[in-house]
Amino acid sequence: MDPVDRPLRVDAARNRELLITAAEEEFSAKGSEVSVVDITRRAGVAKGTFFRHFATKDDLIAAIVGRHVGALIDVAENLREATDPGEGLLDFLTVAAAQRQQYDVSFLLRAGDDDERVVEVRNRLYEAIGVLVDRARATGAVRDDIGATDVILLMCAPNHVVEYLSSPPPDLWKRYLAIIFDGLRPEGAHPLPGREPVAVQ
Amino acid sequence: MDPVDRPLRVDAARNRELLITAAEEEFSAKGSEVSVVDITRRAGVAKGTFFRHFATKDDLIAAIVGRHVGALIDVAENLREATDPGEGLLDFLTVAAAQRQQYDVSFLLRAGDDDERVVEVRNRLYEAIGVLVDRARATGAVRDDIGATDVILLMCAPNHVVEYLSSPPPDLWKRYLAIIFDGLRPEGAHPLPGREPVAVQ
Amino acid sequence: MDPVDRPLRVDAARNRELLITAAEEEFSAKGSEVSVVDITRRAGVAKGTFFRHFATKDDLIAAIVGRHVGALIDVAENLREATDPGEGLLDFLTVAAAQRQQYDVSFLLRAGDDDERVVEVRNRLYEAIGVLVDRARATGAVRDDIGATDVILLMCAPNHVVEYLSSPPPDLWKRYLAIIFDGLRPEGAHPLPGREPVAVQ
Amino acid sequence: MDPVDRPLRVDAARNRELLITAAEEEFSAKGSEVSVVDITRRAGVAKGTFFRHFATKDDLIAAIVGRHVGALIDVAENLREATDPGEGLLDFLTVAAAQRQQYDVSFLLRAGDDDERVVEVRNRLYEAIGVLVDRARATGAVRDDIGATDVILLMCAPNHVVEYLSSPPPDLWKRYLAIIFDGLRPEGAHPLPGREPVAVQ
DNA sequence: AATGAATGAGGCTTCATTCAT
DNA sequence: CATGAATGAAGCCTCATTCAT
Repeated sequence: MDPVDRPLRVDAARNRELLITAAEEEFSAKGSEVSVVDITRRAGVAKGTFFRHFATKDDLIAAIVGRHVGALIDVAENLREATDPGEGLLDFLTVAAAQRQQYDVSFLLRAGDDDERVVEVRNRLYEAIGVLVDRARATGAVRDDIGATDVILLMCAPNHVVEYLSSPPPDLWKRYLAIIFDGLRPEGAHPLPGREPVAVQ
Repeated sequence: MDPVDRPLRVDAARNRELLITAAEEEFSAKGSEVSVVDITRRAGVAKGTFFRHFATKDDLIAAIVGRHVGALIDVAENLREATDPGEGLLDFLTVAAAQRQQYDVSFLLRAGDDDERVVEVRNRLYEAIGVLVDRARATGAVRDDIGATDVILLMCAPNHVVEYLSSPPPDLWKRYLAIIFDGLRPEGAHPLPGREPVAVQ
Repeated sequence: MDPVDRPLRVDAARNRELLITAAEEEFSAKGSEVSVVDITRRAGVAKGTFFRHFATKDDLIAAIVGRHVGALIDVAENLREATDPGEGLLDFLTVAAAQRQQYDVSFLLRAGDDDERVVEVRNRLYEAIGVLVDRARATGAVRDDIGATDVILLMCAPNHVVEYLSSPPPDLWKRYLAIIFDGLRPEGAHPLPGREPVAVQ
Repeated sequence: MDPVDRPLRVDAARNRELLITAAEEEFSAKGSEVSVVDITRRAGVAKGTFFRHFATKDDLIAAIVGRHVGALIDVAENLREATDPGEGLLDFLTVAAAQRQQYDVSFLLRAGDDDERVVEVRNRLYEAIGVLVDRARATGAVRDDIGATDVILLMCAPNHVVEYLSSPPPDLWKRYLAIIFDGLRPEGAHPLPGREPVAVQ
């Protein structure tokens, strides 16, 4: 009578979807100063419904982060076998930035550090990126003094950087991704100070 | 008897300093979600004292931004005549990042968009950076498809990037500044998409 | 499913009533220096509840004024056809004073000058009073050098006047209404200086 | 060495005067919502000075009330021997209203109920008015069912009444004083309900 | 299960009053 | 004595969260 994992919830998992989407839109439009009501209003549901789906506002954020990271994992895993590993890594970074440009929730990335599921999915992403970086480095597409963690940290910079403009052209991030990626190439590389940090978080 | 501009107030400008410092520390530690009480508690003064010194929380932020930007202007202007313009630009970016590493208030840079004094001082900074970039480009130290605005936007990235780590090694930003600066060099530069955006703000 | 104007909210319009009543009592007891907490405490609800019902303290005041003025309009309109117009006007003033004696919020009348609905309802009251005054003057029940605005201004005096006593007998206002109304009669009238002011507000 | 009552304070009783005047002007201009800084700013002294002269904001108010009441006493006593007692009473009411029109502090009248000196001076005023009323009634200038307390209560009405207009013509109060005084005359007087209340406060 | 009303902690700001200079 | 900085209670309002309907 009490289905082990979770019963198929009626069609009302639809609300969960509505809420997440609404939240992404709101965060993307207004930055971090978004209230629960803002979200429910956009989702067209009542406040109570919000808390039926997410025990906490932070839980919603964790869900968003989880979903975004999940999407990135898919991208990274699909590029694992790319014929040109350098191209593959660049593709990954491009898709990653494009995705985050749509709904800018990068400022949320540091959130959810204490959510177990977020941590887990994040680790899986880091592994997947590690594969891409290793292959790219092996073929000489990127300099050999950088590692997966470096790429992970730099990954959000293109989106972040354009936010200093009040209304940035929608594709501006491509410009800064190009510059940063050029910095990752072996040509004209100057030796790096310090060493690659260990893992994220 | 009626000092023209404003007399130097007693030694109780000490409190102003305490408040600014406390605010920098708090912002640096907790990000933008810092309350006035947080600040006064750390400064060790009463709430009312805060508002004697800053009519508004936003005024405090404007003061902090103004002071930081001011410091950057000094740095940039001192490097205007650097014998090696490429080195001069890199020095500027290094000092800028080092300064901001102490108290990271870069996210405040977007604040104060409506504070006249902040806007003015910001413009002066942008001009000063423009000089450095132009000279560096003229000597071939940086690629010729980038401009001052590009540099301005990328300037905060090294600091920002390391913040994804919960306790980053104190000098890690140098690593990412090096990578990004390598991306600005002409060697191995791939053509950039789009065009340099117009001014900031 | 989507009630056009606004559905009658549950029985929790009871709280709205509680709040308005509490506010009237507080204002009546303490004058204009009444805080939101004072009101909620008397109403027995939490602070948040106040703001669920009234976006602003001023909104509450507008609601109170609106309701009182509305009640006065009803009275005035019911007396429009009074067989004895002089009696009708006196009745109006009597009912008006009696009503305000219960909760003296006359000082609130100046409030809400910027609330559109208050202004509108106030204008309707003034028109209704105008009718009563015109009829009374036509029959010689009141002197012919006074007008509606005069009556409107004098209307609150009986209540106001008794407030200089710390605990006035409950019917004392009747005494001063009588005196003032005698002053409005043609018998023994001395010519008035100045002219009737134009409209209120 | 410690002069019995109070030594002649240097020329610095001047500040006391400055403060009272400034306060009257501020109250008159802005109503009851006047802060201590508002007053000191207009007086051109520092906040500390305020509290050297008045232990409390309420003390200042008591002082203002006391001074105004004192002025009224003078007027009343000067009219005690008026040849035409009816004219005398009307003169008193006229001067009283004119005086309060200059600095409208009538709303302060209820203040100072607990200040001993205010109470005392107020009682003296009431006695003086009593004399005027008694004489006027004796000569038939005013109806014989009213007394001093009635007049005292009605005294402020002309000023108060015009305040419902946002910017009343400066002499409008004369109009309402005329009406009210007509109500006090014997001609056309209708019997009054209730009885004259006992003393004020 | 959905709704939206109620709650109360917490945020910014004002202001009377005290106190060091 | 005067000054003006410091204090902290209190005011209005927001918002995440709980709960009755």
